Amino acid sequence: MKEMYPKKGRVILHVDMNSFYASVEMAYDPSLKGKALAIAGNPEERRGVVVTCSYEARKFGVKTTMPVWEAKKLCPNLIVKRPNFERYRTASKGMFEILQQYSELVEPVSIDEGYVDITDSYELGSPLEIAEQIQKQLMRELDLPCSIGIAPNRFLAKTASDMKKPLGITVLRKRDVPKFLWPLKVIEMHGVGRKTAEKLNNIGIMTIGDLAKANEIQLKALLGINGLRLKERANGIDNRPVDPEAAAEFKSIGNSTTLPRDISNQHELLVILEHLAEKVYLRMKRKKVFAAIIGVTIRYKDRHTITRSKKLPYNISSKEEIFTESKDLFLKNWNGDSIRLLGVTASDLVEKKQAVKQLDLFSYEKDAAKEPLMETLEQLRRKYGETIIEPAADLAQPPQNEHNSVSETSFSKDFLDFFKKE
DNA sequence: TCTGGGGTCCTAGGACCC
DNA sequence: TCTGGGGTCCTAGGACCC
Repeated sequence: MKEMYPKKGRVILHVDMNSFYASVEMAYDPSLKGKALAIAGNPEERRGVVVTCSYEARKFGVKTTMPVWEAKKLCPNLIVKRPNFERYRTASKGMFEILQQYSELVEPVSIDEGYVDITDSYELGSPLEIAEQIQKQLMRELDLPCSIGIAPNRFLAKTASDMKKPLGITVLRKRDVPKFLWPLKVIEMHGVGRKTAEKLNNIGIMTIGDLAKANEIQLKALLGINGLRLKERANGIDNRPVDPEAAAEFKSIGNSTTLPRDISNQHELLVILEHLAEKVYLRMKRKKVFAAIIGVTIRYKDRHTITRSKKLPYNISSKEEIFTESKDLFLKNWNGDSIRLLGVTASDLVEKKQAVKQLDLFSYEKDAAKEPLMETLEQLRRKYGETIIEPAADLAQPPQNEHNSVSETSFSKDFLDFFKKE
């Protein structure tokens, strides 16, 4: 069903919203326009770091992840607002709806950026004209600025959208790579962080051009297969397709929190852990998934962080089970020191319907009569309690309509879920 | 006055199996 | 007489991104 994309002749856009949260706030309250604005967590607590800031604030040196007190020192007139995620999700939804008017192949990568494969959208105009239309439409209808990269693949499109901000449109062809990419330092490359840049620098690879010509055996030894991938990208090669369904599947659901102060009191910690377990439970319930792996994260006072997880012999979804398992992991692995951050994560997720179907098919294998099916339902109810809501008729249906229903209807629903974080 | 919260992917070692 | 070679699963941690 899924065809491979041709390796030549693709046209990919990367649409990157400019200082998204700040821009949404400005669209919502135009009196903020032109002012130094930062979106940050609670400025009274230590979690108060800048999440996004306007370009006016950036002129003063304000940056993402900077503590609010430091940002205010650099920019005394800085306006600091708490994030309003509901507002951002709504704006994001509007943004992707606009992108979908230009192609069916839209892949969201985060709340504020996505790829659009416009290879087959030639009747709408040239790639540059399409990018201009999208940028204008986002501005006109949502009052939100973006930068767009146009390229034959994802990596180059992503790189291109970064080149002109705000409100830029940049075309990056493969033949432009030696001139525009190779002189840049490796750290500038998407996929190369501080650690990888250090490792590369240590063996004399300083620029993207050096990386493009590097010895593959040496790269593989240094960075594993990621090293080979990075070399390909440095040469402007990237065959990953734009996959509209990639964002629809969640691999894990986790909640974590930096505590208002470092805490070593077990009772207090367990209360917080229970609260986190409940948040995870609510999100799992909303997405209708079971989990087979539960994990906890503990960050100590000195920022040393451990993660401990456990694969369960069955799928769970109730609040009690999630809390019991995380509590167990926590008590077994906590060394008693003061804790700065706690987290609970559920992974190895299975859609509830699928979990039910699998058991259902299993019961059919043994005996097609009704009795085993009812037993299976009973087993499920015992195991999952109130979470089983599918009527028996639904269970008995073979999964024949899946191919038709996956594409459109379930996409927009999952799509919304994608941004329903909180 | 140090550094949030949400994720994904990869690696590496040990257990276990054939 | 002292030790093959694959493969998968599980767990912990690292790196990176927005």
